[in-house]
Amino acid sequence: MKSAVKARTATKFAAQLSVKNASILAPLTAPFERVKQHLKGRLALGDWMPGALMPSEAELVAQFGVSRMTVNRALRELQLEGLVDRVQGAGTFAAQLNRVSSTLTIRDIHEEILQRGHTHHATVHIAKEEIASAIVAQRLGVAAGARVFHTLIVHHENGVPLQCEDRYVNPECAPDYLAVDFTRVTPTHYLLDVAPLWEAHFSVQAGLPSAREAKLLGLKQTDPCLIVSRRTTNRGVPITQARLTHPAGHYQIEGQYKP
Amino acid sequence: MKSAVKARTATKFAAQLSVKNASILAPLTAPFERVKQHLKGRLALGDWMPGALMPSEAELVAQFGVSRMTVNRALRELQLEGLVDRVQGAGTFAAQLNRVSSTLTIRDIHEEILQRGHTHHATVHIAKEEIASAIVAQRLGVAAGARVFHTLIVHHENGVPLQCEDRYVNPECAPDYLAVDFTRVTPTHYLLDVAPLWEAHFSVQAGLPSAREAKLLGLKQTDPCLIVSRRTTNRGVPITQARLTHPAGHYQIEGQYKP
DNA sequence: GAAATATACTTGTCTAGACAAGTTAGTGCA
DNA sequence: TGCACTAACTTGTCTAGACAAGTATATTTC
Repeated sequence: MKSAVKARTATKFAAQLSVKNASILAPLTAPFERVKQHLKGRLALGDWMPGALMPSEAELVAQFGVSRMTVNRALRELQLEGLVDRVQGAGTFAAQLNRVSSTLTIRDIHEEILQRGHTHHATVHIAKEEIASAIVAQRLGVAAGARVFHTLIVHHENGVPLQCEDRYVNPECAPDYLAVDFTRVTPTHYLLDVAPLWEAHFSVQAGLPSAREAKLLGLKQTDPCLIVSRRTTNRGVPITQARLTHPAGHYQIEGQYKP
Repeated sequence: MKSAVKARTATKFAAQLSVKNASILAPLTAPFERVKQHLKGRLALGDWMPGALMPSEAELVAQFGVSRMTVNRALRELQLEGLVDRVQGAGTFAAQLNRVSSTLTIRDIHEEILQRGHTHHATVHIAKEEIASAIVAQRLGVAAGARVFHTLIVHHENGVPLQCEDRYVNPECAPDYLAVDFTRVTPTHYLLDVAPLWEAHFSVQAGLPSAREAKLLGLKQTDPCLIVSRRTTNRGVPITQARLTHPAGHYQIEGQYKP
């Protein structure tokens, strides 16, 4: 076992079609996939208005001649993909919105740069305890005037400034935060270790850098930037709030989505 | 059936603990959830190095006293969340990267504006057939010099320009594209109908508007914008390529992610 | 030693049946 | 009419067993 990360075999059952399978003549894809694809296709064709009641599991069982567990898995995955809403006791309904949920992978910037085969180094400009401003206190869920940790770090890719990371941290969640050598370990990486079970909310927008950010990134204050604001919580308790500023053109977020 | 979109009941089995359940004394959460949480916790604590072999389904069955289907579902969901890699025949491995995959919901801009309780209207500035430039031809996977459809539409929220949508469409996928009244139906909505089973790749970046975009959005050419580039394909066949330009401050992409 | 084979173990999936729990509509009673 | 109750139907989950298919290792054969 060398490489655990491995492409999933997309097309199975390719060669080797035994007489047994050939007689049944169909299962090139797994039954639960067939049910999924059938419903996806009909949903896409608009067979059900948004919010309309779709066939029950029992009906699909009869239609496809498979067990309920198989139908259940198909429907459960469609729900996960946001294509249907299921309500226990009521039924399965076509999703209200034509929302397309995309998965976009956010990686630690250190790993991201290294994966491109480039070098990463960070410069620490602020790393101290501060009295939280009203806004910061609210975002971190601490009392106004409480002590919070504040770091300002610039990440470079091959020596070029790529990201200005302005971060506030709730001391109760990471009391030893300021003892970390941020030229060796990124805050993201450290916080992941300290408070691993986290959920977060982020927003991405374009904007202009502050005077300090412009200086640290080597920009004019009129140069556009991509700004990611991220607030991380652990079971509802705020851990950290970060503003990540990237010079336009040098950074982009990529992702892909599937139906 | 009024509101199909409904919060999932997070904590079930709340009241009403029958004698039968009380005797077993535990299942406040479903067994497959318990297995999931157990493994998540140990993963977070670093019990397995990235890439390390984790317990097999059979071992977990013995440990938790549940059926293999239950363990299988727990592991399958962990795989979906990117926390483990599973290889048929080999086993389950702790995920290599500390990647955090986020789900971000991209909606049709018309629905998005309406959901905010605001009015949407669109102005069409270009809607014609063109000879594809080299770059566009490559992106749409057509021969250089081939005919393609080109639309340039500005979307307004409460009368304020919100998005400049510069779009090229492969005529083979949507031959009647230009016949659509884009003041009533957005291109995204129409294309979703015509070619519903699609996958896409997108990138988000900050940048400056072109002269035309600045004029249409009522901006100076030095005002920063959030630019989304999206290329949509259907089973590998390119359908459409769009550049969506938004004035900074008036638009942001939001999302959330969970472990 | 190298190649082919056998075997043990892994995950992937399906089945048929079961019970729990939520929703809906109809029924009967006050 | 209004209310409580019931019955039918829905999804949520679990079980025990089965077979298929991929992987890794040990074994045999050349």
